[in-house]
Amino acid sequence: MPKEGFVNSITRQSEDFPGWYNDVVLKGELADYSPVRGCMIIRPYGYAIWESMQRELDAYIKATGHDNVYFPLFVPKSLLEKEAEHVEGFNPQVAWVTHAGGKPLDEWLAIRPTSEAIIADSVKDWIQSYRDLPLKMNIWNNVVRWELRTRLFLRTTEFLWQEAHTFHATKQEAEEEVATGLEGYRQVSEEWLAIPVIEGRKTDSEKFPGADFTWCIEAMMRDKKALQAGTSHMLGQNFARAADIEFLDTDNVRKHPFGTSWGFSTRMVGATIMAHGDDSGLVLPPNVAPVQVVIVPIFRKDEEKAAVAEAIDKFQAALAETPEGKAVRVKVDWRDDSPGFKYNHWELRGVPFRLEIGPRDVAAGQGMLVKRVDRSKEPVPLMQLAAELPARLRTYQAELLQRARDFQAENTHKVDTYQELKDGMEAEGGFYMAPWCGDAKCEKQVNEETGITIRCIPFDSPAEAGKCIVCDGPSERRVLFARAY
RNA sequence: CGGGGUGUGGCCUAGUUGGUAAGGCGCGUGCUUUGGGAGCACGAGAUCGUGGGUUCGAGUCCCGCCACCCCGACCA
Repeated sequence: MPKEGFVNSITRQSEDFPGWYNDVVLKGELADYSPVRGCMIIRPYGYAIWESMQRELDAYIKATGHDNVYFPLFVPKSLLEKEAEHVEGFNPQVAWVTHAGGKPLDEWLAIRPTSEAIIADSVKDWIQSYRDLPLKMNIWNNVVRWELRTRLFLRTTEFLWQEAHTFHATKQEAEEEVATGLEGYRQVSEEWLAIPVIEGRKTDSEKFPGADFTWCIEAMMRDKKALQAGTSHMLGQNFARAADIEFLDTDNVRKHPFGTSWGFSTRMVGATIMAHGDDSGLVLPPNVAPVQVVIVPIFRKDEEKAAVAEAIDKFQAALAETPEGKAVRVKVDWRDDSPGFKYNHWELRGVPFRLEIGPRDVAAGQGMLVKRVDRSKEPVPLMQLAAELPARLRTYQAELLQRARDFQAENTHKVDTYQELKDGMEAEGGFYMAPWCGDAKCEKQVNEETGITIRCIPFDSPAEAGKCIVCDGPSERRVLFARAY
């Protein structure tokens, strides 16, 4: 437990969740504030976590047939304005370049809030025939959205993400692509970040400006609030029409292709923090942890130090004997600090396993293995551990996912009336599955009166005749209500 | 943009009726240490968020601005 008044002590999660979050991000050295309002500096440890999920998602994107590309940061005003709903939706958040080279520009340039507009315009010459389709591209880039209120990783003025943009000959193929994008996000969230998600469709009022519909994954944080973890949009022919993209189909008729776009951002670093962390700091899933095992040597005299060093060397050599073992990210902390200091240091940073090796362990040919998530300690023979470590990391990863699933399940409730929703949210927060008629007016009323939003219409919500909690109108299925980030 | 709060070495804080900035942590060097945030000694480090104003004199009083945090509206 952190000592009272210790300089690096962090706010308790239960006392002040946002305060806890900030402490973890700043003191865990994931990110820092920047001289620019609302923007963040991602530090090495935080960036390593981003790179890990980025690599994983990039592999999925490539495996599903998308090529990485790059389009400009600047979007001419006229292009951004072509799709009416799109402009209207994004205008309040766009940063404009109005001057350059010491002179006012003839045409303002938007700093991309997203790239649909410039991509649609750019590809119109590439798509002539059905033979040019599908066109499946992906960009890793930064975008800027002028946010009123920012939070490190969760919502920053500039953020890093990936945007996939695809064009298809048929509506059906585009719809399948929307599912492909969402599935990638589900896989990375659940299998890589150990964050269980609820897949569903956004209500019309929550969909992407310019899309026909938006699919999303929603995740529960440890304060029981929801976080939108990724979105996949069916753009229909909206942008193709606006940009005049046409192709000649097999039936010799000129048609607009169907588009999709999907994005996944640095917000997911924040999701990982908030989905697993505890009062001691981060709890990272092994797959994303920049350091998976930290070895803390313990010794008094030089002879002891030498013996401990030898045991560590042998352990690492044994670990490196298999390809799987070699891939384990191990760090030996030889710094000239006390063991207790190092324990706290690495716990704050969420390292899954700590291996303490001292003179007593060397004598017994073992090490003391401590699991970050529950602080359980277990003496393990070092040679055995070298063989088992990859499997233990997999088990840890699976346990973390299960723990998050259990937490989500425990805090998800079925309610049938508006009053139950309000009372439940007031009393304990969480996710609420409740009947809704589908009318935006009812959705808006709940939001205005309580701040609760419909996160999505979950795909696995079974057909169930019911009465809308607001208007008593007929409801076909329950939808997910929650407070959200 | 509205409501609330905070700004003093890297971090946490003290600073009296206004008198020229103090302590702890951290940092550097040396020695002693090391199984849950080690000890001693010496040392470096501050235009008190910022711009004005009042005053002989401002960290302190007054006004403006900025940044950050919390709550709300906008949103990945």
